[in-house]
Amino acid sequence: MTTINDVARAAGVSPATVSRVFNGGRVTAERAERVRKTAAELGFSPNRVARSLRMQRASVIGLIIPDIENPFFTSLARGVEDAAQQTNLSVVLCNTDEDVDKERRYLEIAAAEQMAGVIVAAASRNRTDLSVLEGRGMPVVAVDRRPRGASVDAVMVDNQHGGEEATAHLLRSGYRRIACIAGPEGASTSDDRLAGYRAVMRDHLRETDGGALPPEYVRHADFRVEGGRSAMRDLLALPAPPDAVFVANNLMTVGALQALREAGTEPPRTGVLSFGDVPWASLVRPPLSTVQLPSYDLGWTAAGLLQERIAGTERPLQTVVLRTALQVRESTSGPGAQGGAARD
Amino acid sequence: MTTINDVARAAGVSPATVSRVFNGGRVTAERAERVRKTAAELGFSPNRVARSLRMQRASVIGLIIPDIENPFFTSLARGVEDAAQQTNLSVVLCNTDEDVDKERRYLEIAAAEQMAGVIVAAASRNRTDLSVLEGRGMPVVAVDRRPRGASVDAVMVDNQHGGEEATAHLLRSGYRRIACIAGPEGASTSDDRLAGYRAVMRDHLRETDGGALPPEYVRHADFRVEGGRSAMRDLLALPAPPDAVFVANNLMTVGALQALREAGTEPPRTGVLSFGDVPWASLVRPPLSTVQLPSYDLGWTAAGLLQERIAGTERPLQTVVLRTALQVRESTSGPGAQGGAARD
DNA sequence: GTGAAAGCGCTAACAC
DNA sequence: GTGTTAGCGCTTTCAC
Repeated sequence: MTTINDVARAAGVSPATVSRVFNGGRVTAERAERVRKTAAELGFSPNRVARSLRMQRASVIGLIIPDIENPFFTSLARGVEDAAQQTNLSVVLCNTDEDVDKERRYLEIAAAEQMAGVIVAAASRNRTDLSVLEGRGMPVVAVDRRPRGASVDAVMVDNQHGGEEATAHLLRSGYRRIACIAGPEGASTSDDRLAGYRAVMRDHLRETDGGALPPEYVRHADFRVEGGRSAMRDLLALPAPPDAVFVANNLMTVGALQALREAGTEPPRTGVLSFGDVPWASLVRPPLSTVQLPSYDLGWTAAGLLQERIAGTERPLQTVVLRTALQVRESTSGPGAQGGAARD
Repeated sequence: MTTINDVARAAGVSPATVSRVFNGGRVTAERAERVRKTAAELGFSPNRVARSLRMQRASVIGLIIPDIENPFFTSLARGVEDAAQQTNLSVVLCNTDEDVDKERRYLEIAAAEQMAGVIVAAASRNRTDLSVLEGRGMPVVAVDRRPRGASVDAVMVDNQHGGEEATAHLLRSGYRRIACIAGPEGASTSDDRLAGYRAVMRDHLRETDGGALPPEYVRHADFRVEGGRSAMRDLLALPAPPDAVFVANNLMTVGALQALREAGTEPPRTGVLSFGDVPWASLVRPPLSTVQLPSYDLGWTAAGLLQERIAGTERPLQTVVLRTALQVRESTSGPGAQGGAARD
């Protein structure tokens, strides 16, 4: 393997000069050119391991995510990668599989490998422990969820706003008996979405003297397909079944659609609005209205914050909140629509 | 950060001894115990960067895959990870997004980081160039696809056998006019699957004096949903439409199912057999018969071969071929079945 | 079995 | 601007 010394000798300069050429130090143009040329001839590329040891920091950032198969996180990962490439950082992906132990191992590796920084979408808000990294002063940015007690920058989604927007849209489309299939009680992402739903429904009912929100219109499930399915079944079995449903995540939406089909009805007669894009959305008929999550931007923004920290910028901890975007398609065209275009 | 020297001083031994304790060298039990204890007290963990520099090799292997969103590759990744953990290697995942340039960058990083080895599912059989790694003598294992001209160990799938098994099963179930929706001409995975189909069909037709295989029963598409859909439409429009179809990949199967539904028919009346698991298979009714790909084992086996190479085992290059497994479900119960259990 | 010492390839402080 | 030099934390001879 060619080293910096080989290049220096061949080019008739000192190793330091070669290093400067490759790191933007001050070198006269003529010498720099000569160095670059010999380096190319010798096929030299700097040894990143030696550099990391010397600099006490690698030019790699870790991205720790709980579920590599979830399109939300892969899109987020792409945002991180694209942003990182701008400053020649490479990204290594670690999949924790929602497992806190596995996550801890990866956090330790990140520390031991002296990665430049870590972006983490925590496996658990309560049990994820970032102290391994914080102890070493390693830059960390939390994304999507911020573990309790962690003093780190964060990039989050405005879930409550998303819930409000979704519910308001359903009302505008003419639905009145709007139910909500929420996630597990205590999951903050779901709680916030539900809060948005409640706020808008309450306002609407007050304005129209519609009474109180029937408590049975809110059902908690487990964020998975089966949970959505049985929640929807329960809703359809009510004396006054809802004419629309706001589902707090993508997988539960899939289940809700199954239940609707089993019951012989379909959107948009019963409106369905999904929080987050549904995987293989193309397979779903009619096309689904969704609250789009800014997954790519989440990653991009997190990487930006991280790079500021890596560069040593001193500033107070900061939390960036990104908004969702309502994507109106046919599944919420209104209770009387014939599956045509939306009219929102 | 605590270093090996800190531990040595605190334990009253030399750094060399501490190193030996952590690397399985010969140390008296009593001293080893003392070292381990002080190390724990001081919160010491070996600096992997320094170790890599000294050993000229990192304890990380790279896994380079073309599509992180494809369940096939995530499952493969899990196989690699599980195998790697047995020898304390960590895995970093690199997603090339089917982009040969991006792939090249990752290969260079793997070289510069002096990773212990690389497992690569090539983005392209023709244009993927592993010479960066081969030049440095870095252990490499190709998986799923072997780039032409590369002298590396490989772990592949027996696609032809899978095609044979699938076709034979359809015949046994009572289907006679069996079509095949293949992938793009020239894609070796698809070609092999198609070859299996052809071989079995030819034998069957010869035995039963059934004449030649109608050429219009073989359609090439692009491995994507839309391609499968229009291929299936074409098949259904034939004067003698097939009564079963063998689809050469999962996404095209999704399209084929859509086309069948549009045409007012469904499996198992028209048999459908998919090569590879269909994403969100739970959404598909009736349950699909599939040729299961050994994705996890592919990863596990590749990691095993790689570790042998890393350990320095000298042996000729080797290609391991893993078999597929037929998973019979209801979509191939036979042309007369009522959607009941399979009878294969 | 143990310790002293060299050195992996690089960068940064310092002297010129 | 440039070269000399020290040293990042570790493993591994080589003596003992």
